[in-house]
Amino acid sequence: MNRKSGISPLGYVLLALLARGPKSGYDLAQILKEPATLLWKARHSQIYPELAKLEEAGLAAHERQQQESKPDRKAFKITEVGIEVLRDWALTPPEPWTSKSDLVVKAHLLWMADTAGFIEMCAAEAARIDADLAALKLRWEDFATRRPDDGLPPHRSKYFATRSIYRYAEAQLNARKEWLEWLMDELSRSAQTQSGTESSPISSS
Amino acid sequence: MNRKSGISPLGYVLLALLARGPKSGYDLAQILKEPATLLWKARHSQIYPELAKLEEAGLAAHERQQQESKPDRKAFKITEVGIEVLRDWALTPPEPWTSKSDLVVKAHLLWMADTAGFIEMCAAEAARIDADLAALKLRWEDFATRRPDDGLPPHRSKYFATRSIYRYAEAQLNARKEWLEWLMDELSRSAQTQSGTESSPISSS
DNA sequence: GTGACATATGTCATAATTGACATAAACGGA
DNA sequence: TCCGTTTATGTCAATTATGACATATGTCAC
Repeated sequence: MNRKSGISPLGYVLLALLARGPKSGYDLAQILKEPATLLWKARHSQIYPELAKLEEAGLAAHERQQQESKPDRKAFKITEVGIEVLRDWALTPPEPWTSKSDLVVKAHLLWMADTAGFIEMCAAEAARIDADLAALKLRWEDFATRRPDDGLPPHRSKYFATRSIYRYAEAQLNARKEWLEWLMDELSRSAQTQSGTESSPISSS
Repeated sequence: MNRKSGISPLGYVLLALLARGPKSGYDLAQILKEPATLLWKARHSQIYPELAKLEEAGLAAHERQQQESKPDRKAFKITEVGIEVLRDWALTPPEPWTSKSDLVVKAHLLWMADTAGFIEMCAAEAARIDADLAALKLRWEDFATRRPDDGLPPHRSKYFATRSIYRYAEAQLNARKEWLEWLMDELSRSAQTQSGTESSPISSS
């Protein structure tokens, strides 16, 4: 819980999603479940308590709904207060970007690692990024089908806002992949032509 | 603490740094203090306990050192076992990349935000990225001066490994910045030409 | 009918991280 | 001598996130 505002980072994520229309905890969990290259990642075990906090703070409210052929659900809506809080928060400076990728840590110690194995690991990661990019594209196409362009000008368009976060995810994944390709290229050329320099890096078994 | 290995993510970061030479908790805290666009970010309050755990696990060991004109320090070294553990870990698949940038969350709700204010926030963020990129360049130049190219082939070179993580940070920052520029461009054109459509951006669904 | 599966909501212990509090040695300047 | 700064090491409460456990409704196939 952010001391200044009393709202946790996830709280804002949930509000941002609720601002587009009512959703249950289960709905939100589906949206935020991994692989969440997009927006945020959270488990239902974090979402349900957070919704309760938002409700207690008067930023969201729920209504029990009966459904056909499904169990009851709690439909959460953002309140007027919640909307105001969100609109204010949108203009506050974002947190500085900080990398916490263990891939980078592995790169930092590449000098002492088994080179062939390292390149293999990188290749597998590059392949996964390809899969992620493909999945992202499918997910976008699915969204664009279910919620076609609203025709509003970009600065008022939910369609455009969603498109923008897809572009962000794509850009980040592509940057990561291009870096991996550069790295693999450098390493394979190095290991190939200079293999004589393989100063025994202590067998790791 | 990762259940499988008994070593936390930060544990590996510390080991990777210690693998390059002995360091104190203070040294490590300096390296990992924000703004850590590079490698990892951690506070000393997390580092000291983590070093104790690594030592207890037999992956690192310390020696008390007296210094002239400075308080005593604990110089930590990685052990042989620690090196083995690191070398194995280097080849394991990296964690999937997950975005947790609140900037993306803000973009998701841009449709309901004050457009001028939003663009201003983006411009400030772009400026900060420029500053981060400049700081990163300086930091690299400083490193390259203190630790010039070791002349080893890339796959055995600490110099190259360090260069690679700088490239990664640069690539990520540039991708973020280019995305911001695209976004600002779209929004300013939209708000300019379509300002008549300023439908009170309050009603959600 | 029972077993698997998707829907739906929750708790809890533990891990990871932050921010505040706390102490101390050594230096330099006011 | 006192004060601020850098170096140095630590603890602790609170926040954020994960992974496991727990339960219930409704559908559909076997």
